[in-house]
Amino acid sequence: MGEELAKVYNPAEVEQKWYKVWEESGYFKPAGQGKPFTIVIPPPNVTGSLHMGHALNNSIQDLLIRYKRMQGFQTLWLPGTDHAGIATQNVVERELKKEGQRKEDLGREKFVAKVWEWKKEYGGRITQQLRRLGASCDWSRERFTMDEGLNRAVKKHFVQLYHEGLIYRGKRIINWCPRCGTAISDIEVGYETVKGHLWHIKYPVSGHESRVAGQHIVVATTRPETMLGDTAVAVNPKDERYKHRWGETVELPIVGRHIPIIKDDFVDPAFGTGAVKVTPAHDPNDYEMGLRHNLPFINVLTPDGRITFREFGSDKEKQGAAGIEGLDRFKAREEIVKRLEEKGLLVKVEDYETSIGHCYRCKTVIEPYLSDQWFVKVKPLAEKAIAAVEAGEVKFVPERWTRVYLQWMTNLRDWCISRQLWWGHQIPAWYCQSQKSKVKSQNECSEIIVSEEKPEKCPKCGGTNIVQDPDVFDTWFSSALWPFSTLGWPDETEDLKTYYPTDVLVTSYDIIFFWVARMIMAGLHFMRQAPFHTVYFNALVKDIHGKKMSKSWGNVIDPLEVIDKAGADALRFAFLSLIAGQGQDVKLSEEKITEARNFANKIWNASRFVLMNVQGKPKLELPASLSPAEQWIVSRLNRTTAEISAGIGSYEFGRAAWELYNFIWGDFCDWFIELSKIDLYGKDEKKKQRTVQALLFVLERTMRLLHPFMPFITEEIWQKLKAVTDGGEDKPSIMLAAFPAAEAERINAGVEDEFEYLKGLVTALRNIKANYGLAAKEVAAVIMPDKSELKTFELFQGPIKVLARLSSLRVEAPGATAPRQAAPFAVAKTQGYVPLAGLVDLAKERERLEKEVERLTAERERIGKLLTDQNFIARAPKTAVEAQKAKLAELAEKKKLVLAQIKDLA
RNA sequence: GGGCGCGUAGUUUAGUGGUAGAACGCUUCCUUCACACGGAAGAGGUCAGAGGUUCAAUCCCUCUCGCGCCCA
Repeated sequence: MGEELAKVYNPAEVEQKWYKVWEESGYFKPAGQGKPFTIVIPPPNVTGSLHMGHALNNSIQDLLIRYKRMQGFQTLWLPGTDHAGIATQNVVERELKKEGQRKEDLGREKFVAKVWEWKKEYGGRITQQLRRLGASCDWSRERFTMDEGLNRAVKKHFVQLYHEGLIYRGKRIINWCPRCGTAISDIEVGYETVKGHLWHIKYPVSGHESRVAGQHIVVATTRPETMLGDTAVAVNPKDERYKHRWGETVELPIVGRHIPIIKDDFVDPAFGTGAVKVTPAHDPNDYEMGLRHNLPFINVLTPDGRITFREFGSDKEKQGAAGIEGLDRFKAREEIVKRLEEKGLLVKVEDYETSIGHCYRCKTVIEPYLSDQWFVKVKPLAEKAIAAVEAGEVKFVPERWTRVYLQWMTNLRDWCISRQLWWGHQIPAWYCQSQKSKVKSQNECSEIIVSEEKPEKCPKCGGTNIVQDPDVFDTWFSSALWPFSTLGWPDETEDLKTYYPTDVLVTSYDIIFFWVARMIMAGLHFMRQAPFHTVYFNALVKDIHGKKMSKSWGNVIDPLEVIDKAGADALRFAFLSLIAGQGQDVKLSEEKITEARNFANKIWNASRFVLMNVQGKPKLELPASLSPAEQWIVSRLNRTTAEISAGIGSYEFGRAAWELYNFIWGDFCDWFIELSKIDLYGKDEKKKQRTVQALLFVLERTMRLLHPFMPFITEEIWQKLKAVTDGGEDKPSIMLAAFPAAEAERINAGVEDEFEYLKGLVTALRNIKANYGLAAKEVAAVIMPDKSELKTFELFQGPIKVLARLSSLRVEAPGATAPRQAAPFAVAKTQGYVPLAGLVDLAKERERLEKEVERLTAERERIGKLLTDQNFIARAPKTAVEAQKAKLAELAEKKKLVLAQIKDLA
């Protein structure tokens, strides 16, 4: 007697056990002499915890890695985490705030130390969670973007690009987040349409201040508070309305600054009044105008978004605006509008919708802000990255992302890489502050030295008063190097030689610009090869109605809770089976997870059944001669195998998952196991043994096919199978066993067709029984196989009787007339009936048959019409016409049969 | 404003130029010795709408409507 297994599968126990064994045995490390296959993980934020996006993303990577590993590749899945500058700094700042402290209270050094402490304590959380998911990463190679080695890589990245002229420092308008206190790049700004106002403000023409009516120019603005920094008013040179104002100046209300009226093509005469205020330090377009017209740049905001008069030209201006300095920018807006109104300078206020940029991290309204920053000249890098994708060196799956990528890459602006944060890679740029002469503050050398190490003295003046740039890099500037910095670059390590370029990048499409594009640029530039040949964009995980999962919606499903309740295998399978065609969003729900859990339980019980029936130690191989049912299941197994490989190969994971589901549940459990019971519960010991062997063989292979999808349950079952069988591959774990290859010669369409005939007959009989409430009873049936189907019928005669639960099955020659009061059926050319006399309500049967006649008649009419249509006969392909004719004949035959039966019922 | 994706049974979806399959849910029957996280059977779709191409359109083309996303 075989081993006793629990009736319900308990994933928690099994999953913990096997992960530990795998990791401790070193199975995740690359092994063997096979061709390398490498994936680098998209590094999650070190302070993060596993959400559904990670779970999906890593399920896919693990599927690919396990699949390739089983195929004999030397697989490396390289894990790690990202220091995520702003996000991590925010987290720790929030913690400090709870203690009533700000980071400034600690100072930079102590604060950074605190973040490292935080990292030490919580940084391992997400990697532990990935283990729960079953991720077969090589943890011995785990990296962190702020590791010593990766830090060296980032420095080299910067220094080399600088010396190649691809990095520069300059005063530019950048996007400033007043809450985060740092510059952010263009793509870190999210635009949202916001309802605001358009204020029309009178700017009096100089010399006419409030004396002559009408001597003013009206400007329209959505941001009145920035007027403090206005240095001109602009009109379009083609706008005749303002011709008489050319060359004049106006007096800026409140401030009292005199500013020129300038002509610039940029001004849209249709916007507002056609005259606009120009604030070069606080608007990108005004900045450009400022450059064109040589205007002063007056910054009126502090880094935390308050008004400052620091750059005002005179005390008079400060006095004019007294009381506004120090106000928050939105308060200042109210105050200024109020003062304008009091002065009678506010003409009107219109409702106005504008698109306003928000910080993608904290949703704060960003400020265009003039400041000194470091930039990457991306154009030369982008050109190479475009060429590589156009040449097919990097392929995107789904393909449509190619266009998105190319479109973005061709319109790139320079990338601002400096961040005014404390947490991150400090920029290796040094400023000489040595005095050239004794005259203080005038003769500072101010040489910029870019070098990986701190220079001992200034190469220009020889001074030693050198300080490092306090800023750090944009996190993406370091993660752009991830595919090779993690392998040891800039050193020429063995790993780098072996595993670069990597193979597939699996990531979600929302970071195509942030990360994917930049990795391609960096890889091509520094390694001269794209970092991967394929990028698979996984979908985003949504709730069942396609809504984003978010805490405020209350529709978040926590992957760890799911793993606790249903098992990692269930979660993984739910995801993988839900991946539809072309990267549509994955819509997840509790029901889908339950479904996957039920599937795991089904697998468990099928295995339990097989194991229960094992006696002795059978060989793990197919019996020498196969019954028709065995030939069928082996054919289906091989067909499924081919489909799975095809599905994974083309990144159609959902398709592959459903093939497995249908094979296991639909073919193996519903039919093959049911059929096997005939022999297993029979008297013939030989047959019994053979059947067990077939069951074991198919189940063992199926476990290997399923392993990349559901690693834990397959390992558990596989180990049990190995324990009770003899032979097969000698491997300590299923994850090291071979992924089955489809054997084309075992796929037999003829056998599968024959089996469909069996299923057809059984279903037809069950159908009749269920329709008359006889499902639970054994009934007698008569079958009249057509000559052409007689042989097949005989193969399955016994099984039909068992599977349809018949008390007797009589065979008659075709054409024999059925008795009155019988339910007929037809499968292919075979006809038959179940005598109903005395068993059921005959009126009900007649009703059903009449409905059937109706349907057949309608169908016949449709095809009949089609076949008399000269256009169809003449133009449709012959095969189509023939097919319709055959269909018509079949329908006619069926209708005749049904009509006869109705007569019989009378 | 520009671009992309999607609208197929109650829900989530597969799919093909010859009027549609699945899963879940639902209904009925069944605790028979793998599994009630189960088995058997069944109902349920004018394939968003309107035009066009075609002998034939859910599928190809155009437009409209609706939903979602990205960019400016």
